[in-house]
Amino acid sequence: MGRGKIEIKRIENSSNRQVAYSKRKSGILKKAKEINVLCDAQVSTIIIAPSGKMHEYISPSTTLIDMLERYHKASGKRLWDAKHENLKNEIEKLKKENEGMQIQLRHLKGKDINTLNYKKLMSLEDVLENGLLTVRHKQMEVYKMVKRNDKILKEENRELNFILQQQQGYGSGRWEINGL
Amino acid sequence: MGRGKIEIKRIENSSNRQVAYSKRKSGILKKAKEINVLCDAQVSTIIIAPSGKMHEYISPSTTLIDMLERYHKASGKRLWDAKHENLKNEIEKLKKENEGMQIQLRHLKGKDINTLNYKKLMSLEDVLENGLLTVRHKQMEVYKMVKRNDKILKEENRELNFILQQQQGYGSGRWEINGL
DNA sequence: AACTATTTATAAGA
DNA sequence: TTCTTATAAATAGTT
Repeated sequence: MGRGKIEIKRIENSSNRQVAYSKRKSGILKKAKEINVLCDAQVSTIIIAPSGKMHEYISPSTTLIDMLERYHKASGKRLWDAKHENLKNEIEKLKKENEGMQIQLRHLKGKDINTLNYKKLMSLEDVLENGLLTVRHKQMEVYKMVKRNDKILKEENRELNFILQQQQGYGSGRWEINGL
Repeated sequence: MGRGKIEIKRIENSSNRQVAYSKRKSGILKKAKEINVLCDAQVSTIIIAPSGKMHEYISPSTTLIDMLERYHKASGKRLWDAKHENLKNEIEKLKKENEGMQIQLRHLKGKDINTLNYKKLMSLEDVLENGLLTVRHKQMEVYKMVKRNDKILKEENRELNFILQQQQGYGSGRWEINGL
């Protein structure tokens, strides 16, 4: 698309090549921006001149990292080294653990139990009964402790009142308990 | 460059957008190939449609990894480490979620509840009671269904026996139920 | 998926 | 490089 038609093969004249590069580079980057805006497409374009100078366009709503992630998923080509692979494996493992626990929790809360068979319902009941017993036992313990504390405090209070009344007889305004 | 001029803004009509995407995508990929051949430039272009489908062009004399290497050198942006960081953050997040759920599960099973205050013990009891009720309700449902099935089978059985006894009177050795 | 009227990109020239 | 401009190429709207 110019004054003359050109064949698509290396431009031998170095300065022509340079000029063509500069023009076409901006053309491509412009087109990349356009398709992003017009069509909601995510684009990453990196152009490197023979001189080594780089130009890029990455759609604003994404990152190069994200693009590469998608590239990896779509092409199956591994871009990352073993370290990254390991990290991803760990993430997968954690996600699975997570899911398992979420299911357990839901079951314990009585949700999503329609698919469970009788045996599983029984063992679930067992677990819940056990939990409930233990929790109630602990509640009782706490209650008793509170009550005992309450009793001790009340006794102490009574004693203090008694001592205070006695001290008031001396008018010193100062009173001691246990040597303090 | 078409029948009419268009503004560079999102094409609202979905099928028009789709068509424009397809046309412009091939346009960009063609341009990428051309600048590579004409000007010895290295190009990597990744285009992702909103649908998630990916198209790419990587200059034949290079690789995406190589491009990223150059990108890293030229821009100073450390893709590698950034990716690494992201993964680590995700792992941390998952681990925390995991831990939280583990604690919840242990509590529901009546373990590690020594540190809980009375209010928390009460709400724990609530959850367990609810779960237990729901599970027992489901058990009852299953039990009733089994019993109902049992009853139906028994009746069918009785009927079959009755028919069999009648048939044996004819000595045919063949008996029919519902025309089969 | 083709067609084609127009717009856009760009090769060559200055 | 940058501008200009003639022309090739891309593509928007249509069939």
